[in-house]
Amino acid sequence: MAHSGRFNSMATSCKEYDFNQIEPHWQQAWEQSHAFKAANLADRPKYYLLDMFPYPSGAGLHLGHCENYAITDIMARYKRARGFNVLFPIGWDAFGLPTENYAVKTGRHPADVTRENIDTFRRQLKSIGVSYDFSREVNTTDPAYFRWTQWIWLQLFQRGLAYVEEKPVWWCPALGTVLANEEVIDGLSEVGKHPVERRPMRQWVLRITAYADRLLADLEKLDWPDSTKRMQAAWIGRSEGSEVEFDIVGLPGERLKIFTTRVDTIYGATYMVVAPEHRLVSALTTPAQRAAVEAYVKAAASKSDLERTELAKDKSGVFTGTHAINPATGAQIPIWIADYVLASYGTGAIMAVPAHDERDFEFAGKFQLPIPQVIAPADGTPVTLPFCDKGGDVRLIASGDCTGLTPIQAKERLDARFAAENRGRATIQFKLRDWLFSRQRYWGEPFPIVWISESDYRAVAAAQAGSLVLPATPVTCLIDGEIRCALPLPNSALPLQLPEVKSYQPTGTGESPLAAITEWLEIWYQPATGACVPVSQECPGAGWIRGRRETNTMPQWAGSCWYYLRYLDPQNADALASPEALKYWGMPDLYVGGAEHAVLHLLYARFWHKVLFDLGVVPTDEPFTKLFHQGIILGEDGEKMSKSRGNVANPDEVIRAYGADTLRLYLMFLGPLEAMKPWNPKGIEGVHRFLQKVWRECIGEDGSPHPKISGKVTDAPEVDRLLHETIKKVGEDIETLHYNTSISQMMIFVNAVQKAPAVSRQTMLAFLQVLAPFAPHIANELWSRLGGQPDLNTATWPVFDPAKLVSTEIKLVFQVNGKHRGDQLVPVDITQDAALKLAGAHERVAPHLQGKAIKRIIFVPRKILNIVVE
RNA sequence: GCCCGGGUGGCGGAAUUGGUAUACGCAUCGGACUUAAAAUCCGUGACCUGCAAAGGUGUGUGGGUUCGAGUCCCACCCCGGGCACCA
Repeated sequence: MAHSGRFNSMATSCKEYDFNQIEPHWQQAWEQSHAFKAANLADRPKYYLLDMFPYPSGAGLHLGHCENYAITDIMARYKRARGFNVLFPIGWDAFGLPTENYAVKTGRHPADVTRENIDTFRRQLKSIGVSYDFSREVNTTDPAYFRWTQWIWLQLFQRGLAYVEEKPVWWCPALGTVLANEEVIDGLSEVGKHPVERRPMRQWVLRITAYADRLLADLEKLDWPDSTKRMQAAWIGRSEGSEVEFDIVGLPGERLKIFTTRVDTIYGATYMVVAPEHRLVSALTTPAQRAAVEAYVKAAASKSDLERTELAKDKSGVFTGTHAINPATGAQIPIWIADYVLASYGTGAIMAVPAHDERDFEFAGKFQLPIPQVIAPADGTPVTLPFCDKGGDVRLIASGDCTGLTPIQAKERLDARFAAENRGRATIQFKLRDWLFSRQRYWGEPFPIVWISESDYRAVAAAQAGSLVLPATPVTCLIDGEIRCALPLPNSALPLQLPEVKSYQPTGTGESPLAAITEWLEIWYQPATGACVPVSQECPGAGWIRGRRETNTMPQWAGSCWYYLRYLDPQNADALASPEALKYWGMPDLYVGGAEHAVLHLLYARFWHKVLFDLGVVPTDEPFTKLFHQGIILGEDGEKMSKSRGNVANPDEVIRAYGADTLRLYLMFLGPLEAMKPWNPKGIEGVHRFLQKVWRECIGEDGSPHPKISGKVTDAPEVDRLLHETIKKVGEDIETLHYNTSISQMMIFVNAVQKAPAVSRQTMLAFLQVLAPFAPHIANELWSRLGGQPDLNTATWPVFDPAKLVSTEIKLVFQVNGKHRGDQLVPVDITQDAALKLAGAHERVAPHLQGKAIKRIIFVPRKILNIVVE
């Protein structure tokens, strides 16, 4: 708070609690005094607090945002009072589809739309009184920002973590555009409800699977909600098993490789299945079966994922006509094609063990394939098939020389045997797929890549050795039937900016609108400098080569994968952040955002971060060590807020009617922060009344400090004790994110103050400090009017006195046979005998003891005395 | 189907290691102030029996452990979230 000293923090002069006057007044005061500017590299301990990156949509701020930002703002203000140098930044994840779609519709430039949306968002944010350091704002669409997004992407590219592949994407013929997964609902476009289809297109893919093991193992280090860690673990989906290659009858050079987690059941494998997309489908198909196989493969290809998974409960398949040899039994077993085997997992082929797998059992039943049992309970209990044991005490049966072994023993023996035969090994599979990292859109970061011919690439690679890092294996693709190689731009040529375009209309071919901008697209290119001129002009000379820019753009995830690093040093032109800033600030101490990002954003960002760690750019191998998910605010009806339901509460209206302090306080009072909570517009009256009451206790009718507040008063013991309890409870509750109960405690305190005839100024000021993180405007106003020093934003958090919390008397509960029969104030250190005597004399307790023999006495000091009779 | 999270008054919710269930707030009803209203303040506030004092029953359902269970154990029901032919 280096700049806050000079501002004259005068209060307003209103007599009533006029929040419409008070709140803008203080918001302006904080802005002018730069009250929340984080100091770079200060001596104080740092605290880095981060909200999930907002997308500045045209719809503006909703209550969910307010909840999120109130949680972190309260923590930020509290940590500042605790003496931390707090970094509490905000910025804009501003590339993305809604803005582009809006721009297409209105014919306006997405950059203009984005700027307006950000202005609205920022103004709304300020109106709820958040203490962000706005001097560190970042914006993903700013070339000074995405220069580093492109730089990081180049590091991935150069390390061989980015490649190009033809991958199916959603294509909508009616809209003439490619759609994102979330724009496709039940096989129809979200906009216009047109049918969509799968169409293969050239895509950039990031090799996140190379980090699968570390992404899974390092979850253990993170202080995250367990449910989120479990979700990521399930998404990564590590699975230990075996690979086995089966010989194929009539195809001597080929083997069919499968993955199984239960190699011990191989004696029960009576057929095999390959996915319709498997590379050997054609080779395996006999002439007699060809027509049937081709029809099946074609049908499978035209099915959407939805049809193949959720809708396809029935098993389907077709026999190839070819057999494989089960390496355990030597038996010939048929090879089928069926779409219940996924091409994208494992090897795209399985050995089917129908007796011990539900899916295989169903399939075998439908096509009358044998179902021999090879696993049985150790105690010989008969079982019905399919018998899918999950680690019970079982043994192999009818399994040759493995008969009698446990599955674990059998796996070891079979893995070793197949390894010796050079046909198998123990192995690990992941569900995690590589990350499709391109969009056929305009409003995203361009890839800093130029596609050039193979011969040019070889020449550049030779000439630039050392200065331009190329991936170990060139990334290539086919453009107009020719092989092209991906050449990265030199760092000096970053950022690669988006060209100005007249129209954002889709091209109609599925390619990005960038593909239509020939001047930008087709260039003469100088590899050493990254300089270019349109190919319509003459080639500038030697060393210039013909190139074509990449027309895909990056997905919205790109900018949000590393923004938390840019806040540390947002203006740095030489690096994404300086090593000093990275060292001082480190990673966020607390990251707050919705659970809807549990997998994608949080996994992608971890991946990029680990790559940056491996490069030595960042000092830690995990970005977000402590994570908290706020719950969703539901509509009044308990349903998710949505325009179509008409149950949306608008924060602007709430602020107008009650003020930002009331809104903040009420959102926090609603219930546990992590819980889903319905919005109840009636309940807000309660917290508003609380703030009114605070005002009335501090300010008299004429607007000057209330006469009951004085520097000379000695507080009533009750008020004094409650103050210290409140300081203690609120501090603890903020640290543990249990804000709702700290508000209850503050209400209890104010109720006590109200009953006291007089209260000391020191007590009232200490309370205002405790209230300040939650309701900063009214707290600043009252602090200032009561003459609090120094400025409230620089005052240190009040200290509670533990001595004031221990009372000499406590209420001891008397129970007879475990039932509450009475209680009495007693000295804290009362003995059992003395307590028993009191209980015996207690008018409510005594009748229950009358004429009964005491069997047992349980005495818990300071809590209960339980007398067990008869 | 599998994996999580959760069921407490009319409502949102509170309750260290098992130790007074319903704090705080909303709504309700009654009272004070007022010509009246608003605002404010005081009180009421689970169910059954009872004039009362008091007693009994109560934290989704049914069992169990314990002197004592919202809290621990077993079985089940309902709601919410995630994953879903991953071999």
